[in-house]
Amino acid sequence: MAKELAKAYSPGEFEERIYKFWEDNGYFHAEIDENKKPYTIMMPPPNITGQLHMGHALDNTLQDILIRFKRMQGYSALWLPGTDHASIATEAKIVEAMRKEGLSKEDIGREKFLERAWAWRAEFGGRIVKQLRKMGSSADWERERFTMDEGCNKAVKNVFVRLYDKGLIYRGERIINWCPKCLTSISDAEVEYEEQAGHFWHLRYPLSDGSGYIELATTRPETLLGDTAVAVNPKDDRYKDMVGKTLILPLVHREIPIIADEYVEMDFGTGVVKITPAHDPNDFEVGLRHDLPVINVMTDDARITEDYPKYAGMDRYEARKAIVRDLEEEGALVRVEDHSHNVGTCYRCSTTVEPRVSKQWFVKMKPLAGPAIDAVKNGDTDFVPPHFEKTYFHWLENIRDWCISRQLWWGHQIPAFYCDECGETVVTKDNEAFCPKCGKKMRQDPDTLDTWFSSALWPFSTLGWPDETEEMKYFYPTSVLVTGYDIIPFWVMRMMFSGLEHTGQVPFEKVLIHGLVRDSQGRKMSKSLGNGIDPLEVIEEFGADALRLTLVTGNAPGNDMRYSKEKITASRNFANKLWNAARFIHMNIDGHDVECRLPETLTTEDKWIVSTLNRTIKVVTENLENFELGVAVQNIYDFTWDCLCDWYIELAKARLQSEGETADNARMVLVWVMDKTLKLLHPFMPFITEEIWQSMPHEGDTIMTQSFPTFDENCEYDDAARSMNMIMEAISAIRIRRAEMNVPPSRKAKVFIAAKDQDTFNNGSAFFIRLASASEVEIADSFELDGAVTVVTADAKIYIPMDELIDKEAELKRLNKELQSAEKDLAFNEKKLNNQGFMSKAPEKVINDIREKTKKYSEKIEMIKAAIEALK
RNA sequence: GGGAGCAUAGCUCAGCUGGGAGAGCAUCUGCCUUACAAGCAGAGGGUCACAGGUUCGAGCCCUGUUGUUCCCACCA
Repeated sequence: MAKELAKAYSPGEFEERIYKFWEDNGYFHAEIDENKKPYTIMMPPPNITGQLHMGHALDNTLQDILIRFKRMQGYSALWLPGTDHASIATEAKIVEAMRKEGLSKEDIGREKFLERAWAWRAEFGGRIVKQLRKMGSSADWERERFTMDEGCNKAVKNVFVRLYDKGLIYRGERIINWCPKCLTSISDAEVEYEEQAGHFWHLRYPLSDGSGYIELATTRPETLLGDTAVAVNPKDDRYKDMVGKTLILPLVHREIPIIADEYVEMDFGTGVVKITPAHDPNDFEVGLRHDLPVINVMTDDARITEDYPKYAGMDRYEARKAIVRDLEEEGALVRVEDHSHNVGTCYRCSTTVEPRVSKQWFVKMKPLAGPAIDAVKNGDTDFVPPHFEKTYFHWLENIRDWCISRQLWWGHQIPAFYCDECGETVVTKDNEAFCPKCGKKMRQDPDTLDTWFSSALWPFSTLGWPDETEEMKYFYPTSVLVTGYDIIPFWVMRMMFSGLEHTGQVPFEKVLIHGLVRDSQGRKMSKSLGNGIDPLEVIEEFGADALRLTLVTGNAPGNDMRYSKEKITASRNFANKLWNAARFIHMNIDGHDVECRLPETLTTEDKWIVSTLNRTIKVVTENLENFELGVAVQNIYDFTWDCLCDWYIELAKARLQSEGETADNARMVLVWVMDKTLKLLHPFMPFITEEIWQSMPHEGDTIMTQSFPTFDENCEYDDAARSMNMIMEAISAIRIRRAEMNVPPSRKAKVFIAAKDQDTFNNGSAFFIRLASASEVEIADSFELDGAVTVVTADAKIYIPMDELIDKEAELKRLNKELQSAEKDLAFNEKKLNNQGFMSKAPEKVINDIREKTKKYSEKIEMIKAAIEALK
């Protein structure tokens, strides 16, 4: 560790070294310790395909702040990291790589494919966790997990079998969202809707009996091939007589019935809907109600099937053109109208989703949703901020069964086995199964599970569940989950019902929701816009601490934030400020033997900074406990910059130039205050605080495991604080007057202070010399001075003899203005005291404050009046 | 169509249970005061979207309006 600080703050020189020091010494590791309370955060596992982006940076910064804070408070703080196998994303990468070699999945087979996938994971899967380390993340890497490791696989199988045995998992033929590019089913939550410009094609279907036509409109004419009915509303008089009749489907010339169903809106379009059960979720439902045939007209890559030779092999959009053309030729096309509508797209590849009927595995959601709703309603788990509970409830209350099977190879293979002989199904944790009926070896379902199926178990699968491990007993339920609001339906909800169902407990007590990091113009950072900021580049230029500070400053739970160059610069400047304060202290303590403790006797300014720091400790701690991390860091920022650097260090300079105990005491206070400040700030800016702390007098090996500062009754000095405020107010007032008159600091002038509390000002006279450009200071009850500049504060009347600078008229004008303003202030407060309602209903403390102010303003007015008199 | 968030200084945003509006950046003025010009000392700048209401007192609570963002549902 460095004993000396480099001249300029350059984080690149120490961040890596410090991280290595922490990790090598095992400071991130959390052990089961019955003498400590546990505090647990499960890191949302980033995808192994991922690269660190601002979202991760924010998410991890918030978690690391909480974990470091709690660790310093003496908890056994476990932050368990890991990665997610990300089935669709990873499989797509492997497939893409193989495509370049001219290979397909089928060419090499499942086994070889999985070998490649694991090899890919070994090579690139660790990239993101290396990047997370650059952020300073104090995660327990010894416990790092992977959603497809052995333990997670065991948990997944266990859960699948349990739910199957309880009848909560079933296999069935349903309409699901199908991505024709990824060639797999996806869940409802994985569909993203986007507005697209399209058309309404108005079509005419002839009645079989030749008695006329029925007109309807569609946005997807190509699905006509799969129409098995046309529906009208049962209350619709226009079509009442037609229900039960049949139509001839154009092009296909199949006979289909006209049915009546409530689903059809009479007011919309012609009030007639073509029903294609195989390619529309609503139509599918109608089909079920009316027992309509389901005719699938598309292959899995969304081309027309061989059943329609004329269109076979065309993709959806080619087929649409061809069919529209043919309809026109057949005279079935009435007109075309522009129409924009929302189209479901695959969240991963943005391909338009094709609703499709297929046999898939589902989780029955209703029985699982109930307890998950209750647990939040009764406060077992709280959201921060609370309004996100509404989003959560909304999803759970309207939930549909969860399609969990994916037609992918990379993932947890579904532990279901089929007998090709007799069709028997067995669901088991075993790796193979034999048919209980005919004894034949059974074939395992080739599909894998939705990635979120394993993520849903993350809070407990990582602790060894389903085994009753010591870790489960100690660290579970976890303390807080930190994640973005966009992930509530995917993950938060699923962890909740999974935790409750399988462990009987909520998986976390709090859910801290944060927003998105947007660009400086408020746009979402995205690859297509190219407006993404690479956190690694930011760290390179400004340091991880500056990035962390930027991400947490002004960050309110649940709110989006913007990233900008200005903000990161401001953060870096703060780091530099702190760095230089430390250098200043070094300048004064190096060569002296200074202990990190408060001296026996404290001066007024010492007491002031100690009690100000003490109150800062209190509010910072409160804000951290309330997840107001942005406010907490602001408290520290203000204290460090305004109180410590701008005032206390300046105040201390006078004493530091003296010798003996006076200077020694000042050194001790500086060291002590810096020590506390660094500890307060450490959760937010771990690197710089460690680097400085190591260079200062200290006890212990690392700041990481020092006790977080606590509020101390004995550090409250109200009288000293009042005195210092009097002095600081007077100094500021003098500075303002001098600035108004454009007097440079180099021009010193004598200062006469007339005050009641002469002790305070006598005590602080040195400060006026250093901070208020005073050549000397004189203090008395009152002064008779002609032609001096007058400065009036609530506690003092100050004269500065710089008469040559005074424009008598201007000075009178200024004093009168000041008088007016003081009188206005007095009137405002007196009005309150004269208000009966206020006096009888306001709290005593507020009334006393107003009384105090009234008194001060009265005194001030007297002093200004006297000054005006003197000038005349 | 349903729901939620936001609306505060030129810009980006804080403002916790209601007690005379704050920060950073930007602008302007004066300073190289031996920690820091990535700095110091100051200044200007706000009917807290609008209209009502509750209250002794409202940026904060209630109702409505407007604007804006997001989520969900979706009429073929």
